[in-house]
Amino acid sequence: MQFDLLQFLPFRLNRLAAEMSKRLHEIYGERYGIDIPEWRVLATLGARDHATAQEIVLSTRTHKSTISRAVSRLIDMGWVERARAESDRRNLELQLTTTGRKMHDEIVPLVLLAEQQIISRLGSNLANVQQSLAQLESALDIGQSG
Amino acid sequence: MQFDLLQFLPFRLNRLAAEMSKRLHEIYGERYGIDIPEWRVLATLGARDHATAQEIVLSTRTHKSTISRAVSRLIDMGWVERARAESDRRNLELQLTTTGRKMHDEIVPLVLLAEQQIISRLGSNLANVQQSLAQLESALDIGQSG
DNA sequence: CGAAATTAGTTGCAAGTGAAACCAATTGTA
DNA sequence: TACAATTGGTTTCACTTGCAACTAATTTCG
Repeated sequence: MQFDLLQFLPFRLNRLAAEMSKRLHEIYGERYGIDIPEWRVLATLGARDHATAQEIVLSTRTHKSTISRAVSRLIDMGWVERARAESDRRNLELQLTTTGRKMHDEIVPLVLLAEQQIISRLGSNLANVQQSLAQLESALDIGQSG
Repeated sequence: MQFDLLQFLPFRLNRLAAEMSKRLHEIYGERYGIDIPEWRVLATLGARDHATAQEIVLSTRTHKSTISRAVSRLIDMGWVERARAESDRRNLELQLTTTGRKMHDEIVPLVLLAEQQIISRLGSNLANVQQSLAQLESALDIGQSG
């Protein structure tokens, strides 16, 4: 039975993701002391202005206990604040504090730069790669909005 | 500062890899009781006939302690055997036992089928996707041989 | 030859993660 | 209105993993 792990799609995706995460975390991890889930919360709130933990779970596809812990830490750090929503008092609406917004705006250019360094090596193939990612997402039923 | 996590390359790769791994593990995990590192060792030995742990580490980009533990478990299960190499007696050459080979040959068609189900949904874009993966690997300096 | 450096692999430990159980608040319904 | 069902979020527990320290065997070089 012939089988080449190095050509196997799931393996290749895993390897690419691991390598990329590692490089990214070298940037925001060392300088800002946050981990990957915390970064995801920060980035989501940065874009949406406010959201519930559940919304972050859905859009990032990260486990709710992981998001819960990330949110707790960001609150302890003073980057995020939360309040019960008026509409449905079970919901806890999250949003960045002034400090959180400042940090977000500091970190974003750094990670974009890191992404850019990789993207630049793709040259004219970038559109091709982005299209492929979208096709894979579609094949795996991962919607763009959650 | 505008930033869209859902369009961010590292995030998309992570999400794709996590989803794919999960689906794969549903197949070989449940039926054969092995985890991802164990599967990687099995697949590598299946292709190479024999290899040292170090060679598996390099080709799969998996941490050596993870590989060490996976190998131990596969030996306990009777799927892998090892012996000191004649050439350099520090090296422990690993190879599949008859049972291990049998299991490998059973699992491979299952995972290939799972891969195929996803690949089939890519349709004529498959070549495009494969090319993109290669381009990303190249941009991240991940060589095809390790 | 023999001590130091090198290399392969293992293991103790600490940190992170997911599943499941749990708590809190609200909503639906008899 | 009370009580079941639902929903959002937290926490406990077991497991996995990576790092770093370690052992074992070998090679290098004075």
